[in-house]
Amino acid sequence: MAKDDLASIMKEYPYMPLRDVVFHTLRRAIMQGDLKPGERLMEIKLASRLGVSRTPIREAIRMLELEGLVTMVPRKGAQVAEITEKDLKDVLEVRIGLEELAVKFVCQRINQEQLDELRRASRSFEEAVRSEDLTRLAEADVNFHDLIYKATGNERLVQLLNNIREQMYRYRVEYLKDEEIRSSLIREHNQLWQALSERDPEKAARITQEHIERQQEYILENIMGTEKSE
Amino acid sequence: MAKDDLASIMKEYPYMPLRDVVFHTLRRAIMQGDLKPGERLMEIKLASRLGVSRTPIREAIRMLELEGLVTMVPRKGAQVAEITEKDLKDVLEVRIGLEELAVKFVCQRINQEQLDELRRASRSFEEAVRSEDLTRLAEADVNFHDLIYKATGNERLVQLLNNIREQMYRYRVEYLKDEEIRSSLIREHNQLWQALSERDPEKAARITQEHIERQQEYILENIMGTEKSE
DNA sequence: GATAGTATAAATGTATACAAAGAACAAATT
DNA sequence: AATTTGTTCTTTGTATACATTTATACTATC
Repeated sequence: MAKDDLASIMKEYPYMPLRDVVFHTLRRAIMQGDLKPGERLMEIKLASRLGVSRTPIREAIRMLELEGLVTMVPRKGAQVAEITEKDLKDVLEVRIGLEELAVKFVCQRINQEQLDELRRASRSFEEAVRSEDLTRLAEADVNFHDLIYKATGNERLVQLLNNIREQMYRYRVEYLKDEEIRSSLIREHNQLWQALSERDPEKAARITQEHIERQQEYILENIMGTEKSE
Repeated sequence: MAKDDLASIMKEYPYMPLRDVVFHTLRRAIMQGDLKPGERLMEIKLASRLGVSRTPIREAIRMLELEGLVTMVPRKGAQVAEITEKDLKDVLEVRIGLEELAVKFVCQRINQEQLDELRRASRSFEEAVRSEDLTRLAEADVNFHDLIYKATGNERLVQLLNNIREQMYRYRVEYLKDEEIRSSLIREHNQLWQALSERDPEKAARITQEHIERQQEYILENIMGTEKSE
């Protein structure tokens, strides 16, 4: 990572304050594992690296702090938050609760147009799986879930779910590399669409719960264990 | 509000960075309505008012921004977030979901010691109601719910619930002034304790839901309507 | 050789200085 | 009289300077 990332973001959003550019850049670096848990975020180094002053760096760190992605040690500065197994478990418990709440609302509120759109999103996810393009796959997955979130009609819920999902990014890339996972994802998306179109909240909740629990198991087995040995 | 608030906070936590002191000060001011929705937060004014430089003010604003308490207008700065009826509805929907999730976990995980402590908290709430001391009353209410949150054993859930509850502060003070409300709160706390000690998640969830819905109705009728006329 | 103390370096916390953009107001022209 | 343009003032966005604290390394002494 270098100035390229920052410059490209600034080109896309020319009026975005530097703090937001830095914020997104650092967040992405943490999500992707370029900045590893426990690593210190030293303001001067980051500032010279990104070609800005300390001020926007500091403001970005304040935002990352509130998102829980970095932890502050008094008079020692910021470091990338460690993720313990307990953390992951806690987050996923909350996530299951919120996702179940979401599908409940969706069953009450979704209209035909939104259902159709969701169906199309599910189809392009299938295509993305066949294309073997991991970036496209991740995007299609995000798109599918975004549509569901929007259909809840609750902006606050959408915000919370997006936040949690972003935190899961730290693992998802690895997760989607697994062949078997990908095909089961197709199945689950279809089942979920089915349940939503039948407006059956119990069924949708069950599918959602299984979906997330499967992710949890996979992450615990395949990723959490190996992380510490790096 | 003046330097007094800030100074007293700094006395209690001498090693807290100014940004956090400012953050808590501003947040409280917003919650209590000293800073009204739509009001601009001008850095220089706040800085001179609180006796600090712009830097900690700006960092505090970044945190308030992420909490949704202030909104940023590009090149115009921060202003206190407006709260619409839809916002309130959305937040409370999420809150009901999270609180129900919380009591579910509590029913699974609470131990006898925690139950006893909760009982004591419920008793001091009753005393606080009799004492007619609104500050004490609010504290006792917070304490009661804090104990419940802790018993979930899920730190992330606690964090989210505390955040939402803090946002409700903007209304709670008014809410607790109502005589009838106070006595029904005692009843609800007792019922909730009963349900938790019986480890009956359905019952606990029902009580919780009614509890919050009653708050919602009250707020919508008595506060939201009058706010705009000020 | 080990330990303690001091000095130096580096990082954060805070304040201030500088630049640029936007708003408000006044003056001039149509 | 209205509109437009120019100037000034305010405010944010960014950079840098200063202060304080902590870590580290080196030296001297036991």
